[in-house]
Amino acid sequence: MSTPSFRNWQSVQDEVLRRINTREWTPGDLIPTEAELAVEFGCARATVNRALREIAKTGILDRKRKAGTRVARNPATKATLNIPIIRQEIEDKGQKYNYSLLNRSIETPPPNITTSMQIPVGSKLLHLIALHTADDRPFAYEDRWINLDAVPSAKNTSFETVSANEWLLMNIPYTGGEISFCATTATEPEAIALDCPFDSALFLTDRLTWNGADAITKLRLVFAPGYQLRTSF
Amino acid sequence: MSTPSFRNWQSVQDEVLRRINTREWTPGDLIPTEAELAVEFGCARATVNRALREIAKTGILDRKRKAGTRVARNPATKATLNIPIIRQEIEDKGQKYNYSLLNRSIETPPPNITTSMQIPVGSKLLHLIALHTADDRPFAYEDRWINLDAVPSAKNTSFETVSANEWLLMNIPYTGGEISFCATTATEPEAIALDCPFDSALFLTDRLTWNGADAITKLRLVFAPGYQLRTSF
DNA sequence: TTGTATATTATGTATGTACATAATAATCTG
DNA sequence: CAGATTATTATGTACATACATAATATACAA
Repeated sequence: MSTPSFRNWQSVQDEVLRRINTREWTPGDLIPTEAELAVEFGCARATVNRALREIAKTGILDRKRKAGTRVARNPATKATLNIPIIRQEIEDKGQKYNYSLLNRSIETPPPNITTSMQIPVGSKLLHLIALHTADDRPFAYEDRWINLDAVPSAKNTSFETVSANEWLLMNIPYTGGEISFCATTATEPEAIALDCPFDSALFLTDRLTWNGADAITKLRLVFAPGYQLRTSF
Repeated sequence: MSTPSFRNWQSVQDEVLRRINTREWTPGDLIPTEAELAVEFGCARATVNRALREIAKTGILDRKRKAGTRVARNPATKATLNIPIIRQEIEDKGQKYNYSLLNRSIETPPPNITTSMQIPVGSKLLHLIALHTADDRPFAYEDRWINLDAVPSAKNTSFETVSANEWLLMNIPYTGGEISFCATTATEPEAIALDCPFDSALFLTDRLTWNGADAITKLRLVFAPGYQLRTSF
């Protein structure tokens, strides 16, 4: 078999993945060094490095200095989730988006909120409740707390026309956060707002956003029945 | 202010992120070219390139040849989901894992399965039903179809001691797949196996795995009440 | 004015060299 | 032989240079 040329990192990557996929290199195997592969593929070591580095980021390869590169034994499947703005999610499906604010108040939050946001007990937060609709049908019920110490300008924002989600994204930087998903039965206000039976099974996402050490906002989003979150890997 | 030195791509990345976060560069802004930043930071263009390339992959920067690099207007938040093997997920919590096969048969699947797996109507698949437990309490109910054309060796595997998930991962390569999450109410067999009320709200994941153009397996996993899927971004 | 060819430019990538770093292997020493 | 020291090695990164590529701007022609 004459060696085809692998002169760019994409084709090197493809070839390495092919060898893993065809079990030419099986899980646990130590694969040749970058230098060896560079010679075999007729390219620079940097090119091989780029290809292997990218594969390693997916978890398919494990790399260690001096120890070498080996095929991961049980690569935990990784999928990238896109967390879109609700308006975009709805408009992308060709539906009409609408947003309405149901409640806006400054309150002392329940303890589970103060705990997860790591905020002094007794401090007051902005509490928003809103409904997102798609083609005039309920889509998601939003229950949000905003840390006014971290986002003082929220105090002067009505959030009646622009959703907190969009306003925060446009105006407040963040450095990271946590998100969790689970199933829940509708509470009474949720069932009413989402126009569904009281004990419906609903998809729930819980989100906490940070800017450095400051909690920005904590959000509980309950979706109307039938909602699906999907991605590929 | 004397310019500190940014002589590695990580610190260049940090500095760029800092400027974005402090709104020195605001969403929509065109940032300086790689060459300009290289001069400013006192490093090679390749170093700046690496830093910006990595940031662009998170969606925070948009890059286009000739057009330049700009701060994304509404970076869709991206989170990386880890899809672990159930056994690992349970053992990582320090709980005892157990697996039991409830049913194993070769059947003609319902039309929704053939459609999503893109398999000729009427072909027979291996149908497995199993229960995963944590500390002897029901954890997840598994309903799986395996494409025997793509995985002929599954025909001779009992799946009584090793879960299909682990067996497939160890033995059958895959190139990708799709996964979706939603909330559902328990069906009767699910409620019985999971030992929960008939109309409980349950977290459901649906998974389809491909190897090239061949569907390997389709999986419906229903988790016991209280299950949470979490990640950070 | 409109459409087409050409120049320009910023990012994308490949390469050879050099050195840094982490992990292992080999060696020395008590 | 245990424990510390030193050498070795594979990956990780930085850099200068060169060229590729895509998108834009400009010039030109009909």
